[in-house]
Formats: sequence, C-alpha cells, structure tokens
Amino acid sequence: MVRTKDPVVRTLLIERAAQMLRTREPVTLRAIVAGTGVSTMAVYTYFGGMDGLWQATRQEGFTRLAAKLKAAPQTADPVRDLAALGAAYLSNALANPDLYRVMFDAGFELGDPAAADETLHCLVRDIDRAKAIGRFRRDVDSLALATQSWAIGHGLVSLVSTGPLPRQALDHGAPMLTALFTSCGDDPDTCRRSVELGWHPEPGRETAPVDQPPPANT
Amino acid sequence: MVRTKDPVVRTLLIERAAQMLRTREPVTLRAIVAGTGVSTMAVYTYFGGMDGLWQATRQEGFTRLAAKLKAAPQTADPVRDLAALGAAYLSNALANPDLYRVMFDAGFELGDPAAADETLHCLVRDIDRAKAIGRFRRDVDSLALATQSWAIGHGLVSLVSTGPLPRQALDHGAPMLTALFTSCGDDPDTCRRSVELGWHPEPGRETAPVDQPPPANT
DNA sequence: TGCCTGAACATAGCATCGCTATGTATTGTG
DNA sequence: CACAATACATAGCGATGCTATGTTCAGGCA
Repeated sequence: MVRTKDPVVRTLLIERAAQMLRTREPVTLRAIVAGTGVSTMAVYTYFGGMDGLWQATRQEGFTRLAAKLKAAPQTADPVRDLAALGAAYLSNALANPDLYRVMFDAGFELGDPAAADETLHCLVRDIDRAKAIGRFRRDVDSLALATQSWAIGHGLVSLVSTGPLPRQALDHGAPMLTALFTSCGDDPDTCRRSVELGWHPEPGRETAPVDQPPPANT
Repeated sequence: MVRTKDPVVRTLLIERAAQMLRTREPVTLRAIVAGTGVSTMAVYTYFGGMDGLWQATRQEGFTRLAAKLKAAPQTADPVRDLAALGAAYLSNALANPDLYRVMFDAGFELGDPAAADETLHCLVRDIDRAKAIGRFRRDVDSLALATQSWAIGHGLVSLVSTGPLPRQALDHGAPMLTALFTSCGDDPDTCRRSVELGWHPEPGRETAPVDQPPPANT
C-alpha cells in the first residue's frame, strides 16, 4: 500500500486501462481496479474520475506515437524520411488500435496539447529539409503540407483500423504521398523511389514493432 | 398508439436518436423513449436492442450520404464533378457530425453493405468518365483512386469534425485532390481549375445544405 | 512520547444504465 | 364470440459511474 501519491499507481492504472482496451474487454471502473489491489477511489484521487483516466490514456497514446516517430530512421533523403514517418504513423496506429481510437475520440481535451504539436513538428522538420535541398519548392507551406500528410495517414488508418477497408488498403499510402510530394515540386520518379524506400521498412529491422504481445492467451 | 409494426415508429426512434446525438445529449434507452410516448420495449421489438438502434442509425447516415452524393451536380467535366463529390462528402459529414461518427465507429456491422459500396460507386463512375475523355490515364485503377479520394475526405473531416484541426483545414482538400488527380495523368493547371470549380459550391445554390437547423436554442 | 491534523485509501450506498421477464390490450381468424 | 398471436407497458435485475462516509497512517508539536 503506497502512501505518497506515487506515479507508480498512476501508470499502473493507465496501463491496465490500455490493456483492457487492447483485449476488447469493457473498460469499466470496477474492472480496472479489480486486479490491481487498489479501490475505485484511486481512479478519482489520481484522475478525478473516468474522464480523467481517458484523458490520461489519450495522452499516453500521443506519447507512444511521438516515441515511434522519433525512432523513425533519419537518412540523407528527407522525402524518404517523410514516407517513413507516415509508415511509422500507420504502424503505431495498427499496433495500438484502441489507444489510437481514444486519441481521436471527441469529448475529451488533451492535457498537454504540445504532444500533438510535436507530432506535426516531426513532419515539418523533414519538409523543411526537403525544401532546403531543392526537392520541394520554397513556397510550399510546410505546416499545410504536414497537415495534408497527416490527413492522408489518418484517413487511411481510420478506414482500415476500425472501418470498412481491408488492411491491404494501407498500400494506397505510398502513391498518395507520392502524388502529394510530387505536387510540391519533387521529380515524380525520384519521389516515387524515395517514398517506396521510406514506406516499406527494410527487412532486418523490426517489421512488426508491436510493443505489447498480441492477445493470444486471453 | 400504432398497432401494426409501422415504419413510422421506427423512423421516429431513429430520428430521435439522431436528434439526441446532434444536441450532444447522452443517448440512453430511457431518454430516447421519454418524449415519444412509447416504452423501452419498442426499441427491442423494432431493433432488437441498442446495438440494433445504432446499426439502423448508422444505416441512416449512409443513406443521407448517398442522397447527398446523388444530388451532386453532374457537368461535362468529370474532374470537377469528382471534386464536387468530395465537397458534398465533407458537407454531409459536417452537417451531421454525430451521425458521421457513428457511421465509422467500430463494433457494429452495417445491415446493408451495399449502401457503403454505392458511395464508392459514385466516385468510380466519374473516374471512369475522366478516363474515357482522356483526363486520366487508362491504366488508372478506378476503385483504388476512389478509395484514395475517400481516404482524403475521411481523414480531413475526421480531424476537423471531432479532431484537433480547425474547420478551415478543410481547404486542404482542394490541393490534395488536385495532387492526386494530377498523378493520374490530368494536366496540373486544368486539374486545379476543375477541382476549384467543383470544390467551392457556386453562389446562388445551397451553400450550407444542412437538413436540420443548427442547435442554437438548445 | 503522545496526541492531533490531514492526506490517502477502503467501504457502502445511490441514481441510472441496458436489458428481460411478465402482464395487458388489441387484431385477425375460425 | 372464443382463441391465438402480436404489440406494447410495467416492474425488476445486475451492473455501471460516482459519492458520502468511515478507516488507517505519516508527520509536526508540546
């Protein structure tokens, strides 16, 4: 029994909520605290209620996404790196589909809005690099292009993860990004090759970077 | 009190659920039947439970979308018409944001999958027209391009309607569609003009085709 | 040392949720 | 006109999120 308000209990509850989200169990107050040894009151002292828990879970989703994007490879080809960011985005969303859904569910505000901005900044940085080396025109609005790339990734993964499209539809990402980047001034063939390189993770690295085991035994 | 299993009660319940969705009230069984004079059992005799009601509501969302897309103007310029379909898609989603969210929420299957396919078919038809008149290359996969256009629209409207992006971010749709269609062989400048024409509804027609009044007084 | 205050937690209970078992009224049919 | 079937209302069950109240322990002070 921990006396001081330790972050141990806090992360314990968040991870338990994420786990129940992952295993498709109904995430209820009583079910969350059932296996932890703490009482229902802990959720209220730590998060102020279920909404606070959802908000914290949402934050956790953005944190994991930021970590995934930060771990994306950085090469001399910014267009390739942009495609790699897109692939990492989709990979993260598919690895944590329920966390991803919570991230973009309405009704809850984000505790720290900087987490979402940081996501966009990763894209903006590579876009600026592409402009610097002449791949993209200098009059390209970096933030706008980053937003458009985000919309492509989000649209694809939403329609696939919890929507009507099959998983194979994610392959549309490469030609879509190629079309978008080409419209920013990149040479079509060069762009296509760069995007293909970044989009498909090279064999040898982690091809299925799931940070939690699939729910096989539960 | 209707004796025979009339569709009147059925649509009454669906519209009541949609209304409560729209006004952000918590959509509960008891709240739905509160003002209608029918009992909670009606939901079970008509829909088999709340899941059935959600499914029917989802179907209603697709039906409205199909109607909106069918009402989109048809001109001699198929690329313009494609952009108009995209604009109609966004317009419908913004006019019924909660219905739209239910449409793509996981956990519920669609009663009639043809409704979703019909949506895509509207796009495919105009894409085929564009191929027929030489705007798009003949080797373009119509279904793939339709899916990609759908992903763009869905991604944009998801991030705006219930997400972190401001409404103004919808303007990204035009350059994104232009980039996509240009990659299919259309001339960049011609494509941009066509998309602009279809994207922005001409003044004089209905510019805000909301089929329900905005919740101003509630 | 002994007590006292306040924070951190457990316990019990409330209003409400979705859902179902049961009762009641109406319609069609012989 | 009696009977079966259907459509609906009522009451209640288990479970939910949440809160009011009780209980335990850390740490300051005489």
